[in-house]
Amino acid sequence: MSKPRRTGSETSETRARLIDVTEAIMLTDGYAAVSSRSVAKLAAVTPALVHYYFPTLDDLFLAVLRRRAEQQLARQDRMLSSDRPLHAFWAQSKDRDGAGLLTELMALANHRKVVRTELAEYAERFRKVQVMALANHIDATGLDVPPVALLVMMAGMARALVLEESLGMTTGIADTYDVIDRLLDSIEP
Amino acid sequence: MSKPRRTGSETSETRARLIDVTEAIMLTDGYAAVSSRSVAKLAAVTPALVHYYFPTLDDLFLAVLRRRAEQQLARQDRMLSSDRPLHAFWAQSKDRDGAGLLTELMALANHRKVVRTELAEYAERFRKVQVMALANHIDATGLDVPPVALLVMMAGMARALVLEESLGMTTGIADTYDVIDRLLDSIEP
DNA sequence: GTCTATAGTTCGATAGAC
DNA sequence: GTCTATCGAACTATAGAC
Repeated sequence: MSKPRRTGSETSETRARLIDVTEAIMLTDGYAAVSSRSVAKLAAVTPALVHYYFPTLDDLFLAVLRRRAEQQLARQDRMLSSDRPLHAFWAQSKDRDGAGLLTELMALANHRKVVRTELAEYAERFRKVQVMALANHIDATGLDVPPVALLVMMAGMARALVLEESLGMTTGIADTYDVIDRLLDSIEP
Repeated sequence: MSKPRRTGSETSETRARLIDVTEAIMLTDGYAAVSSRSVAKLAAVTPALVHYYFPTLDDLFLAVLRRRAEQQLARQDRMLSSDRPLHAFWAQSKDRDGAGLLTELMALANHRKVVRTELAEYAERFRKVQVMALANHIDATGLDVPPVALLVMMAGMARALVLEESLGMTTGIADTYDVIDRLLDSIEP
C-alpha cells in the first residue's frame, strides 16, 4: 500500500504544454531525445515539474499517445463521412507530422511495454472503425481487394513515403505518389 | 592536427562480435538501448574495448549499417538473377530481422546525421540497381505501373507489415499478404 | 590486443520547502 | 502549483598500464 505521489490535474495548461513540447522533440530529434530535462528546458519549467505531472517517462509518452489518438478519432469521423473517404484517409495518412509522430511511437513501442500495448489497442480500434465505414463503399467498386487490406497497404505506404522523404531520398517517390493517386481515383471517382 | 587514437583492426573477430551483439540489441530493445556498456556486457568484454574498436557510438552504428548493406548487396545479385526476381525481392523485404534492423536504422537516422547520410546513399544505390534489373522484366507484363513505384510500394508495405506484426497487431495482416501474393503471381507467373 | 581507472556529463526520480 | 536540492545510477569517452 505505497502512498502515490501527488500529480497535476488533467486539465492544466502547463500539462498540455509539456505534451506539446514532447511531441516537438520526438519529431525533431526522436523519442530517445525526450528526457525530463529536455522537456523542461523547452517548456521553460523545471525538471521536477515534469515529474509532477508525469511521475515516469512512460506516463508522459502515454499522454502523448492518448491525446494524439483522441484527436485522430475525432478527425476520422469527419473523414469517413465525406464523399470520398478513401481519398480523405490517404490525405490524413501522409500528413508529415502525423506520420512522423506515429513512426516514433511505433519505434518507442518496440521497447516500452506499456506503450506497445496501448498503441496496438488504439491501432486495432482505428482500423476496425475504418473497415466498417468503408466496407460498402469499396464493395461497390467491384475491386477484388478486401477493404481492410487496402487500408493496411495505404497506411503502410504513406508512412514509408514520408519516412523516405525525411531521409532525403528521392528515387521513385514522385512516381509512387502518382500511381497511388491514380489508383484512388479509379476506385473512388 | 589532433592525433587520432588507436583503433582495432577491421578483421578482428572481436570486432565482428561487437557488431553482432549490437544488431541483436537493436532488434530486441531498439537502438536507444545500445550503449558501450550494454554492448560490452552482452559480448563479455569491457566497455573500453568497445571504444577501442569504435571510438564513438556513431562509428559502431555505421559499422552495423555497412556490414548489413554489403551482405544485402551480395544477396541482391543472386536474387535479381533468379527466374522470379520480384518474388525474391518480396521474400527478402519481409524477412523479419532484416526489416526490423532496417526500421531501427531508419529511426536512428532521424537524429544521427552521419547515419542518415550514409543510409540514404545506400538506399538510393540499392533502388537504382533494382530498377535496372527489373525494368525489362516488368515492362513485359504490360502493367501500367513504373517498376520503381512497384519497388517503393513493396519495400514500404513489407516494413509496415513486419512492424505491425511485431506490435502484436492482427487485423488485416493476413488479408494483405494474400492480396500481395496474388498480385505478384499475376504480374510474374 | 586487452584491460583498469577515471573524468565529466546527463539522467530518472524523490523529498520537502514555498 | 511550482520550486530547490539532491541521491544514485548510467552514460560517453579518454589516458595509460599490462
